[in-house]
Amino acid sequence: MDGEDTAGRLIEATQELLWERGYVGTSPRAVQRRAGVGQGSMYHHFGGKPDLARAAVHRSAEEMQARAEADLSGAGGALGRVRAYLTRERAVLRGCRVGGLAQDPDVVADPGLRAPLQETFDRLRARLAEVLEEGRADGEFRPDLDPAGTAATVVAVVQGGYVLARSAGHPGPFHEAVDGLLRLLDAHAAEPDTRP
Amino acid sequence: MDGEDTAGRLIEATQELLWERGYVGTSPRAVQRRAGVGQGSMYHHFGGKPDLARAAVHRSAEEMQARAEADLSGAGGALGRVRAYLTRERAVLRGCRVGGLAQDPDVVADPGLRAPLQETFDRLRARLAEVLEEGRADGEFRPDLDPAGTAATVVAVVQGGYVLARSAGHPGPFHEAVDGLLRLLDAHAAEPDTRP
DNA sequence: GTCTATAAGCTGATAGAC
DNA sequence: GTCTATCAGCTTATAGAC
Repeated sequence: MDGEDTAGRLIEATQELLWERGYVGTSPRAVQRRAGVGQGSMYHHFGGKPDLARAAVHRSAEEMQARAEADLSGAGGALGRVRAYLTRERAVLRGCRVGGLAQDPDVVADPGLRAPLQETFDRLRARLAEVLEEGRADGEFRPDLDPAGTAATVVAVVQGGYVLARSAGHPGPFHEAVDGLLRLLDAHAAEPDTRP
Repeated sequence: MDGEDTAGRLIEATQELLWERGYVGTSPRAVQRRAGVGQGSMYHHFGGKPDLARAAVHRSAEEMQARAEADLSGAGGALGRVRAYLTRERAVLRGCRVGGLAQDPDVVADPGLRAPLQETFDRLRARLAEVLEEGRADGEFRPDLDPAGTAATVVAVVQGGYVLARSAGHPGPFHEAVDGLLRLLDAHAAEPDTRP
């Protein structure tokens, strides 16, 4: 419960380094330095690098799920909540602290490390599909909307938007991809969009 | 021109390792071993790891652009060609050999390494936008289609699809995301889709 | 719990012989 | 062009004192 305890500081430092440098690029030594914790102390609390990373990835996954849930359970209609999720302020050039790890071969090869990624995106897609299905049932979307497929598309656009933005060196392509998707979704609204 | 020369083998080996392990995870030593080339030989042909990586990333980017251009300049209408690009057979779980590098901090920090990524995605988006604009001009798409935004969305779905598939450990989410996007694009076709 | 050795192996390179 | 030293520093621990 104490955010200032040694194990907690180690996990936080690992979360930051995994976000910045990935799993391969993060050494126990760098974690110790950032956490201000000695070698022996780290190995007392955690079994090693994979063990430490599992704890950090698990926490990052929980935090990401909580943020998404906040957007998707807010006020407004289905499209409004999906729009809230898509247009939430993000540190675009930093990428996704969960999705970014999927690029790492050592992460996808370790079931304990990959599981939080899988769970996060499975739940996010399922929750988005629920919201979209609500919108269809309410007549907000056309009846031919595919909730599950569209949900996967929404999540992919965000993750792919990060890739395009980091490749470009600026956040522009992320926002273009999101705006393009929102226009496609607008066109799927039951009533033709007549905004100026 | 000879694909069996030392420099060529080094570049090929580097392309493979960058795809599998990323930039941070790829050592000159591993490249030498895979290419069957000695230490001194490698440093004779290339200045070091960044130099070698620049050559390899440049070639991978060219190859990716050529494949995309083949799909987008094929036969058929605009939607058909976009569909051909999106549904081309891919080694989904391996990820994109260009986009995957965008996760690496050392790649985005080195202008010579990031440039091929930026160019690849800029050109791909521009070419897709052209195709979509053609489709709109021909009356294949509704007049309110946004070619540039939609192009960014298409590229993002592919890149994000890789992230979701690798996180899940199977290609399913990639195909769900692509199918979801194709349904949204179908709905943007000028004539209502009435297929069974 | 935390500290300081200690260690075998890898990293990214340079130097000079052949 | 290619080869074999050689190198300082990092990686990922383990061992045992405090």
